[in-house]
Amino acid sequence: MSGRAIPDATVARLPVYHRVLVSLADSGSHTVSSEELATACGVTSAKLRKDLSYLGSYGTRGVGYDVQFLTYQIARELGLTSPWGVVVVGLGNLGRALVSYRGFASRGFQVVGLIDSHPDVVGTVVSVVDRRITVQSVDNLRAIVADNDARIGVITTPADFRCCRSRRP
Amino acid sequence: MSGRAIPDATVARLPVYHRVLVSLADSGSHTVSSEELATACGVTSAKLRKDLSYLGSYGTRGVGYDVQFLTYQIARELGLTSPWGVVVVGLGNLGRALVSYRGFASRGFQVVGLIDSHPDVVGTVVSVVDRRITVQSVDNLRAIVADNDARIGVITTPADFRCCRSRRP
DNA sequence: TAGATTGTTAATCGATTAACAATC
DNA sequence: TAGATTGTTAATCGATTAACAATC
Repeated sequence: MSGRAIPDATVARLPVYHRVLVSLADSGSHTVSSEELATACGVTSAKLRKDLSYLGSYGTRGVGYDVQFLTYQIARELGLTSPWGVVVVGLGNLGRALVSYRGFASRGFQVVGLIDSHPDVVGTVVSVVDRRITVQSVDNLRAIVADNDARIGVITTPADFRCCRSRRP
Repeated sequence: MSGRAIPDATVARLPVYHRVLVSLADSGSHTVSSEELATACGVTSAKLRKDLSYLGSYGTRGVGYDVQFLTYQIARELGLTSPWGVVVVGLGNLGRALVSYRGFASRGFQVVGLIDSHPDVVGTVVSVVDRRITVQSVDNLRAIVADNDARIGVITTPADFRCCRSRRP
C-alpha cells in the first residue's frame, strides 16, 4: 500500500477526517463505523471507505474503525507525527502574538527560528511557547532553515515593507 | 449562456483569475491572451479558455481578452459587483480591529451590523471604515440580517464563550 | 451461526487536455 | 491577406457512486 499514490481528492479530505476523529476521541468514542464517521465529515460512507482504502486496511468488518488507530494512520500519512518547523519573519505585534500562540504547537507546528530586520531586535530573546529563541538577522535565514529542516515561513512584516523588498531583491 | 450551470472546478478557479486580472490592470495592461493570463494564474491556457467559455464569449480571436471587461464579467459571476453584507458578533480587540480594516471594503465586503453581549457595549457607536454603526444586542441579530440582506457572520468572541453558548442554546 | 460492516469492483459521472476550425 | 488567438470538439483521465462479496 505504501507504493501507490493517493488521489489528490482523497488527500484533500484527510485533514477533515483527522479533525473529526480527534473530536470523536475527545468525546470518548473508541470505535466508529464508516457510516457514522462519513456523516460527521459531510461525505458519503462509500467515499470515506474508498478514501481510507488508499491508506491501507485499517478497519474491522462487522465492527468499524478503531478511532485511535485510524487517527494515527491518517496523521502519519499527513506528516503530522513529527512537528513542522516554522520560521517567523518580522517580530512586530503580529509576529509576537503568533509565536506565543499555543494553538500552533498543539496542531503540530513548532517555531524553530525568528527573524527581524531591526538591529535593536536582533539578538534579543523571545519566549516561544515552551522555549526561548534568539532573534536573528535575515542573513542567517538560509542556515536556520537548513539546520532545523524548517518547511514553513510566516511573514509578519508591514505590507509596504514586504512590497519594497520583493522589488529590490 | 446564463442558463447553464458552471462546473464546480471552474467556479473554484474564478477568484484566482479575478485577482490576477486586477493586478494586471493595476500594472497597466489593457489586453491579455489566454496564454499570458494562464501562465500568471498557474493553469494551462486550454483550461483557462474552457473555464472562460462557461461565462460567455468575452475574448476576441487573434487579439485576446480586454482586461477591464473580463474582470467585470468574472466579478459579476462571483457576485462581487454589489458588496456582501457582514455582521460582526463580538466587539473585543479582534472585532474592533476587523471592522476598522479597510481591506474588507476594498474587496467587496461591507459591515452592516455589530453585535455584542456586554450591556455597556450595546448602544455605543463604532466607526466602521466610512460610517458609524450602533452596537446592538444579539436579540436584534435576525432583524439586522433581514433588513440588510447580510450573508456573512464573523464571530469574534472568546473561544470558551462560543463553546458555552453552542452547548446551551 | 446471523448480523453488521468493511474493502473492492465496475459503471457512471465530471474534469482535463490537445488539437484545430473559426475568425478577428 | 497572413498571423494570431479564441472557442469548441472529442478523447483521455481521474473521481464518485452503488452494489456486494468478503469476513469479523
